[in-house]
Amino acid sequence: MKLSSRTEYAVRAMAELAEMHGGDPVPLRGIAERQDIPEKYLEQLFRQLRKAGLIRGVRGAQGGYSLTREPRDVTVGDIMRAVDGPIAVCSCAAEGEGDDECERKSHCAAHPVWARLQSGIVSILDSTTLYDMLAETPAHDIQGNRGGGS
Amino acid sequence: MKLSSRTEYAVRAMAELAEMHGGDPVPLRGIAERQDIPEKYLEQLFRQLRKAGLIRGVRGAQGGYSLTREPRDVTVGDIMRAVDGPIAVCSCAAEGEGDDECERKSHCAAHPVWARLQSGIVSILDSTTLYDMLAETPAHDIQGNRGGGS
DNA sequence: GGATATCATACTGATTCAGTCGGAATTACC
DNA sequence: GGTAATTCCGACTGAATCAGTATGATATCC
Repeated sequence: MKLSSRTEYAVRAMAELAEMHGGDPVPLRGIAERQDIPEKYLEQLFRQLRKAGLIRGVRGAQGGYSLTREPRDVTVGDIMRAVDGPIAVCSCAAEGEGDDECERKSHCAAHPVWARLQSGIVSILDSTTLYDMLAETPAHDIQGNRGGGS
Repeated sequence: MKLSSRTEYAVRAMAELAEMHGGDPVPLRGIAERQDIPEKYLEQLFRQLRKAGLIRGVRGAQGGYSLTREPRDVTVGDIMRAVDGPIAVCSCAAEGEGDDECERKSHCAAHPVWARLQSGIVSILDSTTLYDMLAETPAHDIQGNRGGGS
């Protein structure tokens, strides 16, 4: 029941990209330094985020990374799935399909609990966007993204 | 974000003890066989459950394990904490105390999400009891619970 | 006393995880 | 065109955690 460091790092880094959204691409090195994440490791994560279509990389000098979508359209669940694969509290209650392994044991008393846990987790992760994250972080009143929440 | 096998095993085994609650102590071996759990491994888990005060062991022939409390007074969270320690999605959002490590980084955009996730998980785990588990398992209209048996 | 159990500790093998290395390809700027 | 900046890529490694085993001691019923 613990988050991987991949997820922790990726979410923090994505939050920073969201902050800078709309401006120039942000070089990975700076993100790694500010967030205190090993640079090469973050590079690996960014590759996965890119393959998942969440970010775009611009090569060469003055290059860097930027979001492909609006911060309000990227959820924490999206990020987690990109770097850690499908969310699954156990093989019995994976998202996607094919829980054939446990289906036959339909008399398993634990199954309903895990299913409830799984859907609770997924619903929290999928209902929080990068925009939400920035909005609830006090230290950030970002230029550009104001507008009236409430 | 995955359950340990300790938790999966322990919860299944405890559900079986709950089923037999009120009768004779149940030997570990039978539980292990019926639930398809390595016996010696389960023994290890039962020791932790015992130290946590959730079950009682009766030694010797005709011995076995039984619940110390009513099934309605034992939650899945209790079981999980007994075998896996405190529930914590990350060091920033552990239950108990001392999150000094991340407290200084109070500008961390991810923190509120993890806190929400943590409390969502805990609330599901702590609101489901063994009694609930049996009640929602269709295949069980248990015969064992009316005393006589043998 | 012997069979049946729980109780206790220590060990091991495998898998996963976090992080690293070395280098190739691309682009801005001079 | 050269150089520095920067993304892109695959493979590798060391460490930690996890799942499961081995061995034996202690208690209790018959």
